[in-house]
Amino acid sequence: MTVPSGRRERKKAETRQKIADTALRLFLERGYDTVGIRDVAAEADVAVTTVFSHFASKEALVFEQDQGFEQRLTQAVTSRAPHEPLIPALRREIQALVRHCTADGAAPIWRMIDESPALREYEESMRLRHAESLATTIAADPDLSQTTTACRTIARFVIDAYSLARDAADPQTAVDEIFQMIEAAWAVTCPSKNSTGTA
Amino acid sequence: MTVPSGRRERKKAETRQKIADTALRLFLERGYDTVGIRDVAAEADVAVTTVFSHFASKEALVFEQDQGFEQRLTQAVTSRAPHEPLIPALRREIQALVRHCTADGAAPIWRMIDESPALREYEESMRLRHAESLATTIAADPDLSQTTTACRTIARFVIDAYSLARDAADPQTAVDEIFQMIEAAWAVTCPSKNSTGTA
DNA sequence: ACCATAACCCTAACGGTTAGTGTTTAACAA
DNA sequence: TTGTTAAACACTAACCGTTAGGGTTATGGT
Repeated sequence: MTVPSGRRERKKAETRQKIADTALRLFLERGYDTVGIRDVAAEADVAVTTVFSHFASKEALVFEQDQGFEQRLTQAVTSRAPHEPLIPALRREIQALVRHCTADGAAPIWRMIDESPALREYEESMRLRHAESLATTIAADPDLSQTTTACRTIARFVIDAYSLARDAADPQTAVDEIFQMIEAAWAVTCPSKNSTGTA
Repeated sequence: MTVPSGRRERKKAETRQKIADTALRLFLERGYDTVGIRDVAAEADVAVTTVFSHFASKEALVFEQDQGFEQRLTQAVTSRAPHEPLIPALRREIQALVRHCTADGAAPIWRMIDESPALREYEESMRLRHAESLATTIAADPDLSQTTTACRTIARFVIDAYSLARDAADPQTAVDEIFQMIEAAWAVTCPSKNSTGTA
């Protein structure tokens, strides 16, 4: 009981990591659909059931690193400077995230995702979860007093920005362009504040 | 070749409809996950392969009626009055669509969809396709001269409005609220036109 | 009448996922 | 140390959506 501390936790983490690493390597080598769960399990030297005790689905193996995404967005909201406006803070974070996943090293992974409908669907679903989480965080901010609908809307728009910018020819510029639109949409929901007209 | 017209077409349509009706009935009676494809096929008195020759997946059986969605949105853009602004036209269409799917008769179906992760994922994916199609239509409008990014962004926002409004306590009001935000976002991308401030 | 083929059927399989049932081993208490 | 508990893992067999392969019927065009 109490807090299981020590070797057991470490071994579990090692197993998990070994599965994730093996899976990603095989996927990139041979293609996502070509590699089966049974292949991954065999190569990682674990049972199939063990794979599914660490990852909820085959797709989850690919997005293993993506736990931080949600947290980074909500932290951009909660731990911003006092009275700092919301949207620019979110814009900075989205810029960073877009830059991160359009970096050269990440290219093969995202190409693989683009080529697999299953992976695309999975990521879309993830984004919705992130949007909901972000909406809750925004709604909880004491500096802001928006409708539930307004918060959920802005959260969606922000996540859309991430998704759309990644596909754009020039991701950085796209983020700026979309965030001008988001800024305007947000300004409508704030009766008291002025909108910033120029960029 | 040429145009196959007559009995064959009719019979095919009948089979398709029978499968769709049977599936929806069974799903509503016993629950989506409880009913298997083999059950649907048996009850509709067709082979399993026949089911998949009419519908691409189990989820597609539920959204059988939804072919019109994409078309209605794009038509709202293409066949609006000359010089009629884009956003209000889209708002009207989204209002109608939201009203349609929040009607009393449709409630059990949407409850079923909400309860099944697979169906939710499928619908999310559908929405993205609709957004892409809408974006293309908007980009093709000669009256408008926006960036590709701006068109895709607005299209996403409009689809978001549909999705968010359906979940809201008061869907009709939510559509109006979200479309005020969309109107503002759109105005930013139009250098020449004035925005309409009040609703 | 005759052929091409669209629509359908059946069987068998593939691949992701899960249930059921052990076996090992870290963690902890006596 | 020893015994107990439970977590992590293994193995088997199956479920379910989906597809391939190969055959039958009947519709539509010639």
